[in-house]
Amino acid sequence: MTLTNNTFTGEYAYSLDSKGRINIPAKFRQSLSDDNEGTFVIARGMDSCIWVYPLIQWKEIESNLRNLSSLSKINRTFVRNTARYASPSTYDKQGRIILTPSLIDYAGLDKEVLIVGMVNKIEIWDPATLAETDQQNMEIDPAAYDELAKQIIL
Amino acid sequence: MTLTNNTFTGEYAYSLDSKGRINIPAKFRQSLSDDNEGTFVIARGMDSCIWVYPLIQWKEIESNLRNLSSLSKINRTFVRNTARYASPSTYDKQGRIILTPSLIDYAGLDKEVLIVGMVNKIEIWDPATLAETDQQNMEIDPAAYDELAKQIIL
DNA sequence: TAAAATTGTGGGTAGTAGTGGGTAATATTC
DNA sequence: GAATATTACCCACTACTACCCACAATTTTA
Repeated sequence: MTLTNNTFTGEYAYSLDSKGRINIPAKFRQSLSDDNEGTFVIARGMDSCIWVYPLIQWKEIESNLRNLSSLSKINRTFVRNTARYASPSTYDKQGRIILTPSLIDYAGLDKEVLIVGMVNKIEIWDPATLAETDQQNMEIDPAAYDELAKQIIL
Repeated sequence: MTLTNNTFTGEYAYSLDSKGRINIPAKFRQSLSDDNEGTFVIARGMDSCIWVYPLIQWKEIESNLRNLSSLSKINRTFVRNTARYASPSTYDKQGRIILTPSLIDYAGLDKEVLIVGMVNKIEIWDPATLAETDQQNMEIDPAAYDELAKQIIL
């Protein structure tokens, strides 16, 4: 049983091989709707991780970027920073996508890797980096956190 | 796998040869729709880089320029500055386009070159110049940048 | 419980991509 | 018109990548 299409939950410990390939958990692939043509787009995450979008999800972002006028400097910077590290990756017969050296470096990935479902996208983390990030997030304002929870959780 | 037609993402380290030729990444060429007939238009970028447009994209700009009345001085200046350094370039059997000496000089290009996908166009940079530009862009108002991100990123 | 299918991981290989240089055709100059 | 320079087209080499097969471990099915 899978959740709604293009919805990802759960955490998986997988490994990155010497060719920069990483397996996408079977459950995630099964959740991916056919119009994605087995393709994800990998990009820099806002934390020190890699964001993996289903293709059609990325196309929305792409469309937003396309509408930004290049006459404004901040727009050019934003488009550059976003597009620069993004690249499509179709999984092979074994269900693996290829990560770029640039993104592997950005996320500080070694062989052991954590794959985290983020509902509409997927995150790829170095285990130690994620643990550190968890620690730092303890400092988030508990009241604001609770307020958010109230709106979301039933 | 390629994204939508005429969409460019990712960063590539390529080299400019002694004849002023530079390879267009295979992924970019594959993304180029057939009605471009393998042709790009190179022009001065707004930062110190070269902008490379798919031909049909440039034709839109050209059409906009055509509609500017030459009666206004500012219009004449704008048209002149835009058209002056623009020239079409069809890639050869190896996938290379030829840059003009004027544009190579403008972007301060040496042998090592960075090619950056900017969604609807391509930028060609000198690595050091791009690094400087990145530094300068750190000074952009973070609030405005975040606001932009909120609207674009999913 | 046994058999079959699926999943995650590793590695080999043919074809392609990026780079450099040569030569013929064209244009330019004297 | 001849000599020179410039451009366009062609060929060749190397490195890498996309694709293929293999296998162990786990899960599903009968």
